[in-house]
Amino acid sequence: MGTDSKPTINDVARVANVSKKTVSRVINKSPLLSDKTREKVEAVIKEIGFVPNMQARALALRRNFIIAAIHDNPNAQFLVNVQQGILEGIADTEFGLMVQPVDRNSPTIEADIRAFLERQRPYGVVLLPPISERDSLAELCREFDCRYVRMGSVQLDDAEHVVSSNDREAVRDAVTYLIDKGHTRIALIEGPEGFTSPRERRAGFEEAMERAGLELDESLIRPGSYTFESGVTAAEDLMAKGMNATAIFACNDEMAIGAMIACRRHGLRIPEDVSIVGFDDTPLSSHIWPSLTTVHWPIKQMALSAARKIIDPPGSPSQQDWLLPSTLIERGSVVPPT
Amino acid sequence: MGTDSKPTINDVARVANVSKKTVSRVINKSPLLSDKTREKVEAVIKEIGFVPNMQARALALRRNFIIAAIHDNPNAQFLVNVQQGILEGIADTEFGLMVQPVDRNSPTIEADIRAFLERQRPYGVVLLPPISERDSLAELCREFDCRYVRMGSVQLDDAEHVVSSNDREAVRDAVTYLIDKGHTRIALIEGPEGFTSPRERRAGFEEAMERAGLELDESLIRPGSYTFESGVTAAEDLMAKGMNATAIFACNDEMAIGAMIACRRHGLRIPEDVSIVGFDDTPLSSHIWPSLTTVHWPIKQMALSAARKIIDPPGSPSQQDWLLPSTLIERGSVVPPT
DNA sequence: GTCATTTTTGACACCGGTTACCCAATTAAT
DNA sequence: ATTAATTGGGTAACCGGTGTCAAAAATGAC
Repeated sequence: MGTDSKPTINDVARVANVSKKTVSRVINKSPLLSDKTREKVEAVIKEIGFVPNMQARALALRRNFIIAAIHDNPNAQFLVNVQQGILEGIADTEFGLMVQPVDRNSPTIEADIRAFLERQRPYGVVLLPPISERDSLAELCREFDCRYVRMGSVQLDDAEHVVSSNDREAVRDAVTYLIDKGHTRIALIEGPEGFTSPRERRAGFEEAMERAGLELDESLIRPGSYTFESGVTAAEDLMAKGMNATAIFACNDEMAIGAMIACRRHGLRIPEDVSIVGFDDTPLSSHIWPSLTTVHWPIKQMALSAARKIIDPPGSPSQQDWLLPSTLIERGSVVPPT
Repeated sequence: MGTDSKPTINDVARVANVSKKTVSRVINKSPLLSDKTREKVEAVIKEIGFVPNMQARALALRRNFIIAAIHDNPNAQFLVNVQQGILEGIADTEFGLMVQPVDRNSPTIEADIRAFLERQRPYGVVLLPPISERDSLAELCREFDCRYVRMGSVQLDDAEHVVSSNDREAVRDAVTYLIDKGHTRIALIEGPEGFTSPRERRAGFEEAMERAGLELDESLIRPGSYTFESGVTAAEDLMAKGMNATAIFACNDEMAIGAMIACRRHGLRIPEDVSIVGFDDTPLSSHIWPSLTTVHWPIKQMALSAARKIIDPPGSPSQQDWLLPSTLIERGSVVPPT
């Protein structure tokens, strides 16, 4: 090995005694190519250790071999789960993962994303909730004809561009589980207004109550913002009003844990006095004591599925399944009411 | 606006009536150019909305305008903090952020990273701890002459390639703080063996004790692995042996919180019976009750600084400062012993 | 064996920038 | 006035792939 800079497609072509276009066909697995030539070229590629230059391909194809995750979501665990999912989806491919946060409230958000797409020209983007709900971003992706998948809690678009979980059904199951345990007065701590996922989760709550023939008690419903503090506040507010609920369903784990801590601070034992169910299945939910009964939210699988939708050719089976199940995880924070 | 595809450098050159090379000089801020020409070209660029094509530049320059964060660290909060820091560092530049996890234990780790660098040709990489301690990765970066910065807890390399925090000093301060409060029997929950940061933190603990003239009591030192569970285990083990410590210093917040929960489960009140100090200043540490007195670890600033080192030209002032201070955050988990 | 048809392959321009090198016009020095 | 040094800017090749389209080769029908 001398002063060899990386071999190029030209080197392969010369050694294999074919045109560079033929080599190009080989590395792109083009079907219109005789097996004999293909094998010959592949042998040379292996022999001289040729690796196609992504930058050149990117220039010619006008797109990078990169998938971008665009988010405005500050939750670390969520973000990392999504990243892991995408990375799993692109493992053993030549794709890489880029991360691009945006500011939901910025007036220049469209321009910012436009600049990003124009500069990096990702092969595809995964839009994370809640920003995924904005149609303008999907529109932007189409404009740059960049593939995209929106992660969300309901179908926002056609199956090819969406992956979501059945939150409503999962919450219905979870609340029904509480009801089956004997709870009838169940408090609800909601998520932030204006987004799909909290809306769906609330809908699931209502459906469960209705199916069980239980009346919705508005005095047991409190707003929340998916933060630990809002869970504390909501629970404290409930208790200040003389809460007579025997169970609390919080629309995410952080709030559930906040509620748990608040209850305990007020002398209520968990789960003996109050049962609690959360949503998300964050690592923390199994660390605390008692461990939190919660709904597992399949973010990682959703992200994986999103990545596959982007890299698989249109029409692949991966383009079809867009709904992943959220499932109840029974742990230690629920017992029948005493 | 008709069927205008994106304007290229050629369009600018034609409209401005100069050569494309001159336009190239303008966008690269070359000094050998008259102000008159520069202004003329800049006006045209603005007028027709020209944005240089990154893929073309990447091909010509043999490197992408991307900074990659390479990590083998599973902690979500840490990862996201680093990402935020880097993103802040590259804000208002044309750079993007890529994420590349690696498996510390994989025998092919070098080959994997080599493949990554070869494919994506990032402009620079930020090596996150603990994988940043491996010299072979830095070597790999040099081989691909890709800029790199290693994040760590001590100086591993020259200032240009390192950014770290003074963990040892910070722990010394924190433990001295406990001592000043009147604690003399202080337990230590260590981090995993074989890495720099736990070693430094332990060293800080020892220095503080020594300076205060207190003898190191090995029976109050427990191993840990930076996980919540290991904190629980360590504290339980201490209590099982009839712990007589009035304070615990845990080498990270997760273990500190684990210890806190374990203590409470054994009927010890925090902070009345046992004071606890952690390290990291994770969001959780201010959410729990009592809030955790801890050492703020400036990860985000370290990451920001790393990003600047990579994009700033060699010799910039940003290449010089490589040490960021970790500082004690006083909250509610420490009181004088009773 | 000839001709039409299909399959393989190659020549060449192009993607949109950069670098190396050269020439012309000024300015400074002799 | 002549030469040398400096500055401003252009030409053409190149980075390493891909698309188009036509030529060459293989196949099949008669």
